[in-house]
Amino acid sequence: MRQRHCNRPGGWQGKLRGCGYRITIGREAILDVLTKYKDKHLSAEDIYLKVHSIYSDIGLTSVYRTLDMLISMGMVSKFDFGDGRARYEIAGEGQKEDHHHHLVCTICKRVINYNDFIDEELQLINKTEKSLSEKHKFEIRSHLVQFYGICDKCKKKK
Amino acid sequence: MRQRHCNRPGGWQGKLRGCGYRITIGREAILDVLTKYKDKHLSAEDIYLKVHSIYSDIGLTSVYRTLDMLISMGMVSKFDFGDGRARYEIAGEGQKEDHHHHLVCTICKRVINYNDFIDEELQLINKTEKSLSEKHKFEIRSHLVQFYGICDKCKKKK
DNA sequence: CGTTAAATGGAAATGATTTTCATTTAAAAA
DNA sequence: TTTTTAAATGAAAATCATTTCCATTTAACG
Repeated sequence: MRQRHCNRPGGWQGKLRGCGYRITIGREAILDVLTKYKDKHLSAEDIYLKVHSIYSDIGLTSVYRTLDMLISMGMVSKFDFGDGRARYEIAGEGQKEDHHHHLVCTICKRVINYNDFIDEELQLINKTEKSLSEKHKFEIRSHLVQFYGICDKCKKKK
Repeated sequence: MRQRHCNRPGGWQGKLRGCGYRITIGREAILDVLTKYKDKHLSAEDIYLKVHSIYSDIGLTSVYRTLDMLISMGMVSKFDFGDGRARYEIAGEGQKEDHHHHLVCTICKRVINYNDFIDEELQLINKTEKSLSEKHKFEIRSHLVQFYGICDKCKKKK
């Protein structure tokens, strides 16, 4: 799920403050991890373990809570790749270079980022978004495009 | 998640047999419900309750098992709309009329089917699919396109 | 610095889905 | 048709990601 429209001045601290949230070391640590691993697809536990290794006071509960907050602000996107745990990525600020969609192996759950035809995709998505939001009176915030299939390795194993 | 390429002769029974599965009354009942409610977004429990009211011997476990089987055959698509329970739809056999994507309210989880620009979407999806499957050696089986936002009613409530 | 509501951690609860296992049954073989 | 056998089943138990509860801590305001 991709988000946009999250540009407010003042970096992440400004964004949080602007939305009435407090600045805490836990939130900073979580954002740091998400930024460092922006092309990975970390689960809440992945994030917890990475943050915990630096700042061991953080709890898994807070990771979940912070992720929910960041998602509601559009700063983080949540994905479901079918392995029973949600994945999280920092949402690029609308720059095309950062924008990617996913190709998921339904067997081993491997995920590949791609941005082939991303211009065309985004163009069509924008058009569709505009039309849908008028027609259905939705305030559209994000979209999700994923392909599913069987990867090279899993095909060979069969 | 939309599936295609599931046309084998002999109706659903032929398809199951062709894949080495047995024909059972439970499976028939589940497929009947999915077909009857093809434009709804039923959860496993929804399906269980509807099937159970007709054929009361069916168990929830079998509903899950049958759904998994049908998904692996590409006859059913599984969706995540963010409310903690998966949703299932019978996969139209590639006819454009049946093909739709979803618009999801992130607050009340209401789901609207749409097929505006579906021709253009499918055209771009096919192109992307072809390119991705060559580039990443994936055998692509299905895709997922969803939009998220806040619906009319939820906007008013705020 | 004191105040206060927001944020936190840990433990317990939740709830969808999966696993286990003894029993039933579809369908191939005889 | 009857026999045979592995697949399919239901019920109960287990799993496990996520959420809730609640007592404690803390960011940010004056």
